[in-house]
Amino acid sequence: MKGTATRGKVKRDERLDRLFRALGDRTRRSMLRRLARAPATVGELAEPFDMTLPAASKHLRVLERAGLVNRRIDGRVHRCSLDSRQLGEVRRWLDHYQRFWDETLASLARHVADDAGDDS
Amino acid sequence: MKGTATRGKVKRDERLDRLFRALGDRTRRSMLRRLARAPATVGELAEPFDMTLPAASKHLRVLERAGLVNRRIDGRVHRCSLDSRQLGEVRRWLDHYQRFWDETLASLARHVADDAGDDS
DNA sequence: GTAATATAAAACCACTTGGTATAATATTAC
DNA sequence: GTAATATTATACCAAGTGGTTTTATATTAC
Repeated sequence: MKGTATRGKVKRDERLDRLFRALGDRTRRSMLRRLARAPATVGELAEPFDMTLPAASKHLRVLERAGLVNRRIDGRVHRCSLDSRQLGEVRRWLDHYQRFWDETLASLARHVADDAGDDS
Repeated sequence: MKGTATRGKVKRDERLDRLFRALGDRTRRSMLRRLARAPATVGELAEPFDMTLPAASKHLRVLERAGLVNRRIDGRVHRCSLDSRQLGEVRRWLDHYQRFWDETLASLARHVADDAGDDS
């Protein structure tokens, strides 16, 4: 039946929900940018931002839950590093629909041609 | 001064915030998928979902504000079509950091090698 | 041991989000 | 004109988010 057939899809939807939402905050994107240079501790990641440590820590947890960041507890510091694999998931999502979008863009161009030619 | 220097960046951050957040909902991604096949009216877009029309309409507005969907009011129907240009923005964001991420992935692999070899 | 450090946890608050139901607006059909 | 249709607008609600302060927990330094 349909319920079992769509279970994997739902799983992927949840993953993409978490991923895109995690990326939908500039503080978190900035943290990823920082981690792209090198691993860092929670404190180091929080330092550039005008917010309390708990706030930054929560952002980090969102990134972690999305699978974008790994954490290795090393004594009393938590060393965080970027995990780019989930970014691949985002890329695959884009790639999969790019095909259709390109076609749509072409047909849209034709559609617009015989209509009001605004800033499309 | 720094304020003026970062203004363009802030603008882009806002655009990316809206984009990623718009994509962070499976209903909206599903609508984009639908629009990738062909333009559709609000009613047609809302039909497959188990929610009221106003709810679907609001999702559509989020997509519109993110620049992912264009709307052409045609009598009493609003014909919506996908605008893939902003997807290019997402792709550029990914591409820009992929470079660093690839490097990070390599150095991470080395890092993990002389440590506990878990599922990285 | 005590004190300092790095971090998370808990409780709270304002704002946003995703949904609802209902009302309003504009267009088409009769 | 009136009625039906397609859609938005408004008011509302529950849950989620992004922030705070305060408290707790481990670890390191002395």
